[in-house]
Amino acid sequence: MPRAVKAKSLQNTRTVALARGLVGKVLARQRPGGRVERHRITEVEAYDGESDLACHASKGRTPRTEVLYRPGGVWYVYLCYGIHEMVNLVTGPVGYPAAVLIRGVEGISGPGRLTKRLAIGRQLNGVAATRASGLWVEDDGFVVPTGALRTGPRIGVDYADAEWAGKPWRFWMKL
DNA sequence: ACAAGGATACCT
DNA sequence: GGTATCCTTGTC
Repeated sequence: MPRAVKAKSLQNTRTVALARGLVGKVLARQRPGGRVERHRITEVEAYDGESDLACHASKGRTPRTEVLYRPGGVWYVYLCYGIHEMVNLVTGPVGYPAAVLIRGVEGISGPGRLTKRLAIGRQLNGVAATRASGLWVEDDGFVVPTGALRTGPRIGVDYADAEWAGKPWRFWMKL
């Protein structure tokens, strides 16, 4: 029986380790009719603190990034390139801006496609990642097979300083 | 290879 | 009030 991942477990500062652990977990989405869809998370990226130049909060607290400073366990959804919504799970204790970008789930690759297919938009920005909100994370006991977990640099962050753009904070599993 | 597309942040 | 930039995608 799958169990929801508790917000409390997202409120520590080990965001990179948290991101790695989210690969293989389940993204659950309640549809308007009440039906629940479950998608296994295959690819994520960690964004960790104001010192991380690829993190939106590297420029400090703004109306957009305010959500990142909240205690872990809420969604951060923003618009990129004017077209695509990106969904992140906020992590860290209150006052520490960090999040995990969900880049892909099984059968859907690409963060923009993912949000489109699951009808995730900015209406979920700042909303708690609980079953009641309609979008949450579950652990169904699945274990990523040994050797299937891959690590590499994050995508689309070349604008950041090479030191940060090169950090191996993208995690995915080879299916 | 590249345009589309709109919010955001940072100027003047 | 103007402009550069952005955690992308589909079509060229």
